[in-house]
Amino acid sequence: MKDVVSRCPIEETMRVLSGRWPTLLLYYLQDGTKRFSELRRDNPTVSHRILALELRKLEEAGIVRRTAHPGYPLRVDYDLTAPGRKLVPLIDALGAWWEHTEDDRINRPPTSEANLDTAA
Amino acid sequence: MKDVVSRCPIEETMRVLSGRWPTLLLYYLQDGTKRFSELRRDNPTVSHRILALELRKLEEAGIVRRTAHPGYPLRVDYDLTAPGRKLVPLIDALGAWWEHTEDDRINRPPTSEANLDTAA
DNA sequence: TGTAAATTACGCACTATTCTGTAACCAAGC
DNA sequence: GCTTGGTTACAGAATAGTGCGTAATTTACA
Repeated sequence: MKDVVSRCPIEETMRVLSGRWPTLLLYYLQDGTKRFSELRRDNPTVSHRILALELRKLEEAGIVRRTAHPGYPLRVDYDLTAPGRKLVPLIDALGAWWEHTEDDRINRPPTSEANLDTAA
Repeated sequence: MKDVVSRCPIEETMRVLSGRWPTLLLYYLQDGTKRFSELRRDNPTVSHRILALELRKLEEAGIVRRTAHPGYPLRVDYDLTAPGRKLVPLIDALGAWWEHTEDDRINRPPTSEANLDTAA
């Protein structure tokens, strides 16, 4: 999703949240500050390159704050900004929607109306 | 985003909604039934193939219902299922979040705490 | 005491995988 | 031969993973 096709805020939001990692990172950052290596441990299948890129994307979107402490070994903290924290319940609502609509989504009922299925 | 890394419903949801088109299609299907060709006119930059694939994905997720009328020329309608309609306000909330947090997201304030920025 | 090794959070180059677009083709009736 | 909604085949673009390098300090060990 390189560029945007509408000026709509929903598309802007999805440009940031699309993909496997952004919402997972939001989830893990809910309970406070985490270091880069902790986030890698939290989701072991993300590569370090992608984790760095995703975190930078979230930082640029103003959802995550990066705090680098000087000195070696390097030490960098990540936590949610105020907007990021406001975003969490909205994401949770999506998860709840998925769970609560499961039956309806799986056994799509004919919902009245002509339902002639896949045409010949 | 081929496979899933956690069993979490949020990730399942994002697997369906990720990308440029799903939320846009949701948006255009809000106001009722649309035909394939109408959806193409609504967002002219989506390719024929991708529109078909995206609609199929949404259909499989139980968000969109496909109704094919027999006869030629072909005629196929798409509209939202009950779960799909429930999803719309959640998506709108994300758009509202983007707009209402804009200032905070752009001019990230130091929010107290040590903010030593990019370390040496 | 001197030196080798580990540590952390990446950046870079390269490869692998996946996604998206283009074009052609199909069906059947008017 | 045009229509509509799709599928397939191929090509090109974008995204993701791998492995190496790096910085300054601590620790490990002889």
